[in-house]
Amino acid sequence: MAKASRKQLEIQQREADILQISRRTLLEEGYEALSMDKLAAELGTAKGTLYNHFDNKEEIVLALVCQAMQVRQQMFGIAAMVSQKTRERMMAIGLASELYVQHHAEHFAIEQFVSNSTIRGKSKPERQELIRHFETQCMSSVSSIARDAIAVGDLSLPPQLTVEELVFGFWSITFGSHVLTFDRPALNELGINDAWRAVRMHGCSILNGFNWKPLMTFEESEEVFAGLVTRLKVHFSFD
Amino acid sequence: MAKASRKQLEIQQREADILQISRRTLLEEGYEALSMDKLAAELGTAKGTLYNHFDNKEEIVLALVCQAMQVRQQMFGIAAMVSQKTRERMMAIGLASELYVQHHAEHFAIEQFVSNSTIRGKSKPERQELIRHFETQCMSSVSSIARDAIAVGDLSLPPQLTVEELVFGFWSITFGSHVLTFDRPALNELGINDAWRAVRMHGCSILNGFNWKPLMTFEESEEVFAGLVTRLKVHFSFD
DNA sequence: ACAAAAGTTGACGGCGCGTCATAATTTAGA
DNA sequence: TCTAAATTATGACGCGCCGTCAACTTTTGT
Repeated sequence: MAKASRKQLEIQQREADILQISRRTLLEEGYEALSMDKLAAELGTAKGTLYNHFDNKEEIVLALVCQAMQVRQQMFGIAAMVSQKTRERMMAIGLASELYVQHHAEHFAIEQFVSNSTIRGKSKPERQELIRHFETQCMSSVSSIARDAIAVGDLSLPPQLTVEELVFGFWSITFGSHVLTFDRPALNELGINDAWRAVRMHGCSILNGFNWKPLMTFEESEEVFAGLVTRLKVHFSFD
Repeated sequence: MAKASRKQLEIQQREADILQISRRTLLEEGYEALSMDKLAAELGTAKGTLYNHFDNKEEIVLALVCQAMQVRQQMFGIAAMVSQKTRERMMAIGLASELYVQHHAEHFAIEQFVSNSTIRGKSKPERQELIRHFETQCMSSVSSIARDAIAVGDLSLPPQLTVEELVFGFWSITFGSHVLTFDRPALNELGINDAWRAVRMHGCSILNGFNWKPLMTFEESEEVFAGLVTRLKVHFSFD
């Protein structure tokens, strides 16, 4: 029995090692540098053993993507509960995404591989499903807040607009700005000194534009953000 | 002389053929299917000849990216001139981007390879420069409008926000939503029926939020968009 | 103790990129 | 027009990588 679990643990540990080494390689040397031969060598096993754990190279990358998405999803879940007021909860989600990119840059960087159709196309349906699950989960964290807001009377949708379409706008600006910020290091040499703050202000405009109460000026909004940030950091054990 | 130019033209024509075949392959069969051997075979030349035109495979892809970005840049330039009113010009840029994705999907799809660091990393500095040029050009098409708006009195920036940071927000939401719309075909099965309209509404909120005059309701905004769309389509020779 | 099951190994086939010596073609000058 | 130099074209080759598989080793269950 002790021996049985020893082998099990060895295999489990190796899987973790594979992911860890792969993550390090991806982050430090890029996708091209991730080779199954080198990975096996670094792991100290034969290449064939890798294929007992993962069907192909892309599956390893997507396993890492899933880990990353899970971290994001958990942060979203916490952020959605950080306040009673619907507008603050909405802002907290944006903040959570910001903190995710800043404090879990390694996960965010790897998360981007999900857009690579070459990689996504080689994965098992089961993994695809898991990825969709995390995405849906994040999406519904946000749309629940919007639905609560409607129920409470903080928000009423314009005609012909669904909750999901409302959320889509926030998703777009958050996703877009974070990808741009991450990919383009020379952004501040272009007049963009504080992209994070700029996006928060745009978000404030959108919330006001849809008449999400209580309406706020940019200044008031920044104060609320400041309060949320300290509360969230406690929950996320940052700093 | 006639013969000299005949050879020149042959080479020039071949370069166009390489790009054309590569584009078709990328769009129809994906990045994996683009192989130098197959490309040479399809072109009817030896593989070595390809390398007289492009240093490596990635350079071919990035040449296509540049073609795509040029089309976008030209559309932005035209859109920026479609009206006298600064707010309408701003809306026209968003619309141009929308029309670009819809009517030049083949270019938009290929444009996304610019985010692939594997590909971007293998290109010549000169090509990187060209890409940055197109990007800057698009950016400045937009920031010029914002500067005009400030000069005319249609807009006054909040303290601590640069023109570029203002533009960054629009860039983010447009880029983000278009990438999401393009990559996730199942978006409408998720409650998002008209992502385009949703994003236009968000844009309207942002413009209002920054007090960009004349302020508009969503309904008024949609009417203006309708007018702009017909004018732009004429300029772009669509429909 | 021993047989079946589970896990490991690394050589191998196949493919793709980019090179380079060689061959073919074009250009330019007499 | 003829020839030598320059330009362009060719495809076999080296290298590296992925994923497989038959042979081998370890673990499990009886």
